[in-house]
Amino acid sequence: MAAGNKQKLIVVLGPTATGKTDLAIHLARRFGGEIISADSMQIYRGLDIGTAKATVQEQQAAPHHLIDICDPQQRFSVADYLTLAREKITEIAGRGAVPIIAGGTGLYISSLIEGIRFLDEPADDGLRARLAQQARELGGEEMYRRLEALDPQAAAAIHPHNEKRVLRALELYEKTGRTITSQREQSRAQEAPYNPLLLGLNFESREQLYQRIGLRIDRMVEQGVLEEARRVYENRDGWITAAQAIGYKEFFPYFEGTATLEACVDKLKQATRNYAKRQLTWFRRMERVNWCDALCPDADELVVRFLGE
RNA sequence: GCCUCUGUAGCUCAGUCGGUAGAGCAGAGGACUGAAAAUCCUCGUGUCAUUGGUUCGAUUCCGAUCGGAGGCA
Repeated sequence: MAAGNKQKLIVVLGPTATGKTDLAIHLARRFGGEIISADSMQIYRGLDIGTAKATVQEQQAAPHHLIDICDPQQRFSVADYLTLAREKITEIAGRGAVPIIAGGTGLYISSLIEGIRFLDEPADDGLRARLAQQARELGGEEMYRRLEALDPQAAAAIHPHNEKRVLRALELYEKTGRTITSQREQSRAQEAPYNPLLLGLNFESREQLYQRIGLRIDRMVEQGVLEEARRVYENRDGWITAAQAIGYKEFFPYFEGTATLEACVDKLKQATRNYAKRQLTWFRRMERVNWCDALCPDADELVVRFLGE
């Protein structure tokens, strides 16, 4: 069986505030693992409290990777993530340790375990801006019509209102001459490259999850997210990705004097709940996830069996 | 105490010139290939405060009652 030869990975996934960090550290210590973060915001230095990054002490408790690898003004994409994560996996395995992927960014995790291979073709800010400008001038419908003419299959799959996706498809075509449909086909691996054990964390009821989120955010406020948020606010034009992170942009109205701090905190809790729900939608459709209740008492046993196979 | 306004979906409110009602937000479900903590899609029956009256028919008009807001004293 081919799976037997593949590199084993432990993957800890789930919506925000379910204890992924704790479980990953526990498993790393118990099984001699090293943690590779799968989080699109924790890669940035200086975004600590709002992204619920593992603390310095936690990071000392077990090796962590792909955290604090970019400055907030740098751009970073799934493609970059895959390159780095693959390198790290090889590195860690070379040391005889178990790679533990832990995070909440579904796109990163799925792409990694499915073995998606992107073209070596970095994103082009100028082109992207130009297309956005065209969209403003000509309207979204016109851009969608262009996509329909170019790549009917992609157009059928992308909703006309989803301008970001429409523009991305057009961008790819202009840059590489390749439709997004053909790029999808060619990027997909014939065979999954790894042998992952997927541990999905969640609470039994939505209510519990939402309560946890509320508590976590109250703690973030106590720990001083506001100062982090102010820094993001002041740099919002250059820190493109950071400025859209949940945990910062919700405070912008407070800094502008158009909302009370309390209202912003409530808004932040709500945005986090909405996000957790979207994460669940992503993770629920993944196959072979071992869902466990937040503390995941079965995790150890599952891992023992998995590593012994 | 008197006067005016107000009581419609979990919240904020629209509306019905009398034929039992609809938006935004929340909530639920879903999508997702280079910004993904982003972006986008689908889903709305609720004693229209209560109670009498007028009417073929009232959430809509009239009265009373009970809430809420403001004004005058």
